[in-house]
Amino acid sequence: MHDAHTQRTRLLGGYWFNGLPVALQDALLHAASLRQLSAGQSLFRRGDPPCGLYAVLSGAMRIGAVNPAGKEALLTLVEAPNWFGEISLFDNQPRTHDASAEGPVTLLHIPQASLQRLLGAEPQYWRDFALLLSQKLRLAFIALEDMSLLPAAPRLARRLLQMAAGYGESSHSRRVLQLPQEQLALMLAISRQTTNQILKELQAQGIVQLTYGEIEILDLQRLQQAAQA
Amino acid sequence: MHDAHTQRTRLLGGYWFNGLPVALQDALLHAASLRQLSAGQSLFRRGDPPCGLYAVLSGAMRIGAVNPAGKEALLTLVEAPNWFGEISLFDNQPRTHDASAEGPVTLLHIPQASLQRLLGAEPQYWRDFALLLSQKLRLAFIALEDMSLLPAAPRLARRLLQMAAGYGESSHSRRVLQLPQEQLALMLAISRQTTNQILKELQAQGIVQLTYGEIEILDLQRLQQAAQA
DNA sequence: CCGGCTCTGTCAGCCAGGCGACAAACTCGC
DNA sequence: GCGAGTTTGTCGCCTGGCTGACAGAGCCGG
Repeated sequence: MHDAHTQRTRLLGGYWFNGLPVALQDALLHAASLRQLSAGQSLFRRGDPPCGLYAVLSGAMRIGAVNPAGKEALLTLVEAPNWFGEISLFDNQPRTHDASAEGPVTLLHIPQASLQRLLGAEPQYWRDFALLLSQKLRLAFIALEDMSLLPAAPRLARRLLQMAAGYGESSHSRRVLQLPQEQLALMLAISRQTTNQILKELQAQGIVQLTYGEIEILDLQRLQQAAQA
Repeated sequence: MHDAHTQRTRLLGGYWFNGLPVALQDALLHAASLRQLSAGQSLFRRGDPPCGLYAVLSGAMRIGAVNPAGKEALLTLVEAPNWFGEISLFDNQPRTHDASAEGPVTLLHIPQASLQRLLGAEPQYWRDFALLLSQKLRLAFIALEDMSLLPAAPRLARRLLQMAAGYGESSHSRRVLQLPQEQLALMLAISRQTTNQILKELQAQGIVQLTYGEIEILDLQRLQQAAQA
């Protein structure tokens, strides 16, 4: 199920891991251990000390934060074969977000100490890990700009497109997104009701198909159009 | 005015440059050339190919973007002694934002080719440059979360605090921020009118003092309070 | 010291989207 | 196949912040 070969195969589906030198891929897999989380289980919280790097092998991790008033901001859902937790690797500062399992999750964990050993021996790998940072930064910039410049509807459409494309990390585009509308709302910082209204509108135009707990993209082209205005 | 010694002194005022190995500081200064921009002049635009790394020696750079409809989002103003333009160094992808001079600006420019040569020879420096990325990513996450969770007033207060602290890069806190209210509005994605209303409110409480083109912080503590709720 | 430009201050009207409420549909464990 | 929990769908009311408009104040070049 989760033997080393399967792991590698799954991870190679992501551009980042796929683009690494084979020696680094080997070193990562060698240093890694499996970690299973049950639904809702917390992995780390904002402010926790660095504990290493993670990859999602199956399921999805919720990366977000809750403000003092209890209002939640969901930054993103990380699904296989993506990696997360890299900021603290570089600056040794505390975690920026809470990470918890959305449903049951299988993770690959590479402890901070192993990474430091590896990078001490092979400092050219810093660049490879920094590519993770640069990806995240580009995504964050896009999200910020969307928030500033776009009304709710096109912002939602753009997010659907991004998620379908695995946030640029995966070559194949998914047609069915498994997430309740409320999650989407939390990511876009709009209300669940407004999210539903926009999705219904897209469904009426034949662009998406809504079913319980999932959104199916029917017409990618027109979804891209809806993302423009 | 801008001899090598003055440059170094000014740059050492920023935590990032200050924390670099001296050899790297030397290498950067050696590879750098001065660049003067007149008010409003464009340095690069979104989509331009990588052209290297920049530091602001005097003046301020506007980092932002304009959407097709002509609406502008101002990501940040970069002032001395801060650095910018590092994403494209790592991934060799196009620029994410437009950069132009806010008033007359003196820049230090380290061309992409020099950086690549340097990093080819000393790959451990990748980590040092990646620290720039991690800083920016942390700031972007904070901005994203503020946008999601906070109403206009505390968001504005928080941004004032950040700017006064040089976005965490400078040890000394500035009391006077030289920027028109409209710029602040563009950074927070709120209207100029709302910005003015909030600032007036802060002034009425004796927290800030408003004058033509600038904002003076009178009471840091109460500004921090205003940033909470 | 005058004229044009930029910036601040303020108002009235409007509206996108938030919020609370509730019913219906779906899922799943027992 | 029952019942509890979750998710969707849809109201109506409310409001924070946007828009447009315009007056006054400060700045600067000629």
